[in-house]
Amino acid sequence: MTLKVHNTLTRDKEEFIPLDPPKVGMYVCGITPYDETHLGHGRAYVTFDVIRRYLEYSGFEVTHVQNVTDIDDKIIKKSREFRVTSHELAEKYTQSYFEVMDKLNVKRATIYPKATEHIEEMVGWIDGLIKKGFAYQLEDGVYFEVDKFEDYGKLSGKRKEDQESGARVEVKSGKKSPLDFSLWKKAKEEEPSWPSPWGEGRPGWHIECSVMSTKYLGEQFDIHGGGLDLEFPHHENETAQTEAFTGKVPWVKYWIHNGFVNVNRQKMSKSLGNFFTLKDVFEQFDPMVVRLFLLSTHYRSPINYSDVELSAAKEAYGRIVKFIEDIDFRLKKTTERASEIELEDIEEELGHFPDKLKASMDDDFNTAGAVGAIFEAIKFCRKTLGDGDVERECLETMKKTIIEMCEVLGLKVASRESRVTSHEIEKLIKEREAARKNRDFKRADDIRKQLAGQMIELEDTPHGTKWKAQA
RNA sequence: GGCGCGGUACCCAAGUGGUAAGGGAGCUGUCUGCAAAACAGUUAUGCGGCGGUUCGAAUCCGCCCCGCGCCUCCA
Repeated sequence: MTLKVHNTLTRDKEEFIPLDPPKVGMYVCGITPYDETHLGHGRAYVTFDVIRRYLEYSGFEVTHVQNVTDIDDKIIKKSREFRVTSHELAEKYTQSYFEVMDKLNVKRATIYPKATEHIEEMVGWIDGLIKKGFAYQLEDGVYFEVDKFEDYGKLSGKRKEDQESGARVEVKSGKKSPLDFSLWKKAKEEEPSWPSPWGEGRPGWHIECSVMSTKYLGEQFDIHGGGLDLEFPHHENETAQTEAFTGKVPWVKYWIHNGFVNVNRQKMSKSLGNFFTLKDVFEQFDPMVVRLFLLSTHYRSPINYSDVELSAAKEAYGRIVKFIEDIDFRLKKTTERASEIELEDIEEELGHFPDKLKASMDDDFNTAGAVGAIFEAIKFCRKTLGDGDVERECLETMKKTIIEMCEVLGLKVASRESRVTSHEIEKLIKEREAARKNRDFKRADDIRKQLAGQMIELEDTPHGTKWKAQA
């Protein structure tokens, strides 16, 4: 089985062959920390987290670099509002980002380089670009001259000529072409700034990614990713300035872009103001429910946020968790090695499901298909369990199989905890079991009600009474 | 104006030439002191519409309708 990846550059699914196997260099465009992390960010970083996890699962050694744009116009504006330094503001929201990403079980990148810590290298690049004739200076800063770079537009498929007559192209006097973009911005009054040959200022947005990605991954590397909205102009501009500077083509072998989160069929975005922060979403839904929700649609398709869909994900996730809880319960109760059904009877069939998961993931990280495989596996196990007494090894293998499948997708399936001590509950359950034996159903139901008041649900099974905290 | 993505059941969503995964919701049944869970059956002779290619199409081609995105900061 070979891994296939959709490459934005070629607009085609290609076999994934890294430049220097088994090493894989992956750069993901990170956040600009000026506000709380929202669901759209969640989708992007869960997408690349799954990609990274699957690459590692497939035997690759991934170096994952993700930048932090800790200086830009929005940060400056907001830090003034809050009367803090831009550094303090960026720090605050960067920490907040890590908090919610940890909850989503997004693995930490290998390194999170910050723009402000690479200013000198960026100045070096800009200087080089001017010397090579790809950039020019105006009174307010330095610009990249798009017309000097022949391949401009190859990533996004946009032709320079088409853009210039378009309705939404920036109008700014002085630039040789409306598409020329800023490499260095001279500081206005009281803006944070760094020294440069072109005066005090700060770097343009795109240059940091070129500089930091190549610094940590080399002048050419395997994967560069980000949200679909970054494809143009951000990634197009990065490509232009990087290939112009290094002369090495292609800079990036595989470009991967994730689709948006929509609300009412419209893109969730800061400018539309229709975004949900992850912190707020977590008030209502468990982070793993959110993760499952995000994984149930292919990463390149739009996904619609709604309570109905999150609730469906909550039920679905509950099914996985309950399966593991039920297995744990049976394991506790299974003392002898009853062997109506033995491991060897089911091993082959059970193995089919992880294979299906791999096949889905190999096909451009089809997480929706992979999730389907998990549920099919659970259904198979449930059915098998219903057919008779099962060997301990069977139960253990089933549990292991499901948990491993979930782990590939970064889904944690921890049992639900209770606020009440289990000792108290077990005591009441024993009392209730005795009452049921004596057909004192009044007492039995009273105990059920009493525990329900403490958010404890009871479930009578052929193997005894099971309890769980209500979700 | 240019470029691109998508339309699969009541809802969400895989499937890109071989006869419609999975989840949610509903209904029916089995089981059960009750409750729940679980399992089984069920809800698309059909995948936006109309043509075409093919032994065979949700999948390929053409036209049309509808929704969305990028071209401005954005994951």
